[in-house]
Amino acid sequence: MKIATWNVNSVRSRLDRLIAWLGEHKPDVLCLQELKCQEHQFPFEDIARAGYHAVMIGQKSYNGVAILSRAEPGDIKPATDLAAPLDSDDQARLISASVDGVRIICVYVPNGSDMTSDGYSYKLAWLDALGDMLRQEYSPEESLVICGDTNIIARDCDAANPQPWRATGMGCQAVRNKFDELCRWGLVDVFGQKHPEGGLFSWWDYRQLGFAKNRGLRIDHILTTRTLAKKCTDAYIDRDQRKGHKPSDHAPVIAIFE
DNA sequence: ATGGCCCGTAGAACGGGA
Repeated sequence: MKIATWNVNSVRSRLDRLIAWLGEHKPDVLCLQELKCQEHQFPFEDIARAGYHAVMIGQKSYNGVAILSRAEPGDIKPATDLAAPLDSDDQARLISASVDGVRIICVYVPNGSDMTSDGYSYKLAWLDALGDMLRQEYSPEESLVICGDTNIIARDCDAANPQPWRATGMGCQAVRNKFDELCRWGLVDVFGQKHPEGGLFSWWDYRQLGFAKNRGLRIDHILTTRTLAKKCTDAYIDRDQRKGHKPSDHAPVIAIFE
């Protein structure tokens, strides 16, 4: 089973790339973030023609998440019934569904880079609520994966220049502690496990030749329960998607499970 | 150089991203 996550930075702006990528990589599941569109603007038809089911929640301009899958998804939870701030009333950042017996949770964690901003406290509260949801609704024994843009630099080796980021909501200790808390519940960063040396990134700033200089961050994660992590045979980042005409600033992260 | 780019919403700049 091939599971991938990709912050596309506007699904409409990235539609050609998305369809081509599905055809080339044929993932069983692809979690998307930053759709930046409402439901009536989402390209359901193009995605269906590419051979994929899609469930999504969206809003105008910002956020928005989707789960694309070859097999039909079941038990779809658009987070409307979850406790704030995970509910999608304000911000569409979480959707979950079951595919081929695996519980898929697609997340777009708030940025909150500026530690003096409201966004930072919102990020901490959101991560707390995510942990609460796991403890209340799921078991670490089941086959479960959280995929998405976590906006967390979990380890120093996941940033080209980690020091300045430690003073931000991306890499500060408080946010890392929230990440570690999720892991303690029973989640494994499968890419990090396969690449303990780090130095591999999923995001590069559009400015200052960030990609050309490889000044990146790994802030997109595939977090699985241990039963699933044991079956992970490979995990990689498709840097090619950061190249060429109109790339997203994020590249897809892919994990293979036997 | 506390900027540089890109997106959507605008219908000009601006908020948000990280």
